[in-house]
Amino acid sequence: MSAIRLLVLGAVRQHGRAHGYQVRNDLEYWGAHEWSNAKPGSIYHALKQMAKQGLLVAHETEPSTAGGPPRTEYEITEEGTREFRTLLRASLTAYDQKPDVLSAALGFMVDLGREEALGLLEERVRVIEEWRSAVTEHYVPEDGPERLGHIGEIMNFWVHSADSGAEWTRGLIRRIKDGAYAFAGEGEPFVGVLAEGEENPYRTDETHPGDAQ
Amino acid sequence: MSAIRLLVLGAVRQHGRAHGYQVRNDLEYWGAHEWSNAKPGSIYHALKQMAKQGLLVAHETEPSTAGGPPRTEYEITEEGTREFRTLLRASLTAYDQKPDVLSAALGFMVDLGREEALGLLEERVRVIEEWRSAVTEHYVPEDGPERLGHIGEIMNFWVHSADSGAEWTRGLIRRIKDGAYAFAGEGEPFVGVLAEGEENPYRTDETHPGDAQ
DNA sequence: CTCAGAATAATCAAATTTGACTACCAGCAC
DNA sequence: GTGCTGGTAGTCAAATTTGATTATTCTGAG
Repeated sequence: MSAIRLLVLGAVRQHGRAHGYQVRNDLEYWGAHEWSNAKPGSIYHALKQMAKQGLLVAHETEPSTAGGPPRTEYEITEEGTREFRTLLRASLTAYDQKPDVLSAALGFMVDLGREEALGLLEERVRVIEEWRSAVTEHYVPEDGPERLGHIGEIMNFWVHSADSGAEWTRGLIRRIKDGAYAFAGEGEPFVGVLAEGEENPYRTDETHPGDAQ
Repeated sequence: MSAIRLLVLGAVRQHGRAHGYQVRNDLEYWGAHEWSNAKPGSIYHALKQMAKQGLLVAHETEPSTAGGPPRTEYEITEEGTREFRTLLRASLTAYDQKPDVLSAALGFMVDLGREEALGLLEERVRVIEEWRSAVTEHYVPEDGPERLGHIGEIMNFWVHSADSGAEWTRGLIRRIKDGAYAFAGEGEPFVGVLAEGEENPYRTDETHPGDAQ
C-alpha cells in the first residue's frame, strides 16, 4: 500500500470539506510531496476513486471564487472514517520498509487516544523485532554468511534499518509517555492544516538535494 | 524511480541470456520480492518495455524444455549496459528514502571497480548530509520546532533515518576499504545467480511478518 | 495407466502513478 | 487596454504496478 489514501482521507477529514487543491496544499505543508507520492495526479485520482467507493462524497462542482476552473468539494463519509482509522492503525504497526507509510501515520496519530497510539507503537516495535529475527534466521545460510558475498550487504542493510527504526520508535514512545502532544480527547487538538488564506511557509519550487534521481 | 529496471537489467546481464522466469528466480534468491516490487507482472513488463526501448534484445520464443509455455530469452545490448551503469551509479549515490533502490544497487556494486564504488558511496554520504541540513534548515520554523506539534515527528523521523543511513554507509565504506568482496577486475567475480538446476535455498511461499499490511 | 498436484512460464484487466499539459482569472507593467 | 506573469484548479495519456489467472509439462501415488 502506498500512503496516498491515508494522506488524502486524513486531509479531507481535518478540513471537514475540501477540494483537491486544498488537499494538495496541506500535504505540501507537511512536506509530503518530498517523502511520498502525493503529487497532483495521484491526489485527484485518489479523491475520485474513494468517492466512487463511498469513502468520500463529492459535492457538485462550484465555480471557483479565486480564479481557476470550478472545483469539487469532498467530505468524508462514515465508511471513510472507518477506513481512515483502519489505515492509520495498520500504518502505525506495519513494518514494511516503506517509510512514507509511517510518516503519513505520524501525521494523524493524535486522532487516536494516547493509550491506543502507545499500544500500536509498542506493537510496531514487536513487529520489527520479529521481522528481524525471521530475516536473520532465514537468510543467513548455515555455512556462514560469507557464502552470500556482497549480497549479504543487502540483508545487513535491512537489519540495520530495522534496528534503527525500532530504536526511533522507542524514543517516540518515551516522548509520548512523557506527555508530548495533544491526543484525542485531550482538548484543543493541534490541526496541521492551512487556514483559508494563510500562506504556506514551507512551500518551495526549488528542488532539494535528494528530491529524485 | 523504482528499483525494477536496475534489478532486471542486472539479472539479465549476469546470465548473459535469460528468460523472465530465470530473472524472477534470481531476484527471489536475493530476497528482492521481499524488499522491492519485483513481482512477476512487473518483471515481465520491464523486460518487454526495455526490449522495445533497445536496452534488451528479445530472441524469438522457443518452446520450453521444462514445461510451461514457450519462453522468450533476452540479452542485454550495449545501450542496455550503459543504462545499467548509469542506473547503478545513480542508485548508489542518490538518497531518496527508498531503501529498495539502494538494496538493488548493493547487489551490483561489484560490477564497478573498487575505487569507483568507494567514490560513489562517499558521494552518497555527502548527499545524505546535504539533504539533512537542507531539511533541518528548511522545515524548522524560526520560532522553534514546537509550532509544528506532532507533525515535527515526521521530520524527526526523516532526520533519524538519514543519520542512520549515513552511518551504515560509512561502515560499508570501511569494509570495502579493508578489502571485502571481489570487485571488477579483481579476478573470480562472485556471481549471485542460480545455476541451471540449482535449487533456491531461500525460496519460500510462507509469508513473513511484515510482508505487507 | 491416469489423475492430482506441483513446477514452469507467462499473460491480462484493473488500479495506480507519473509528468506534462490545459484553462481560468488577477494584477501589474507598459 | 494589452500582454505577461503567476497563482488556482484540475485533466489526460502513457507508463507502471498489482493481483489474479492461464496454459503446459513433469512427477509420483495408486
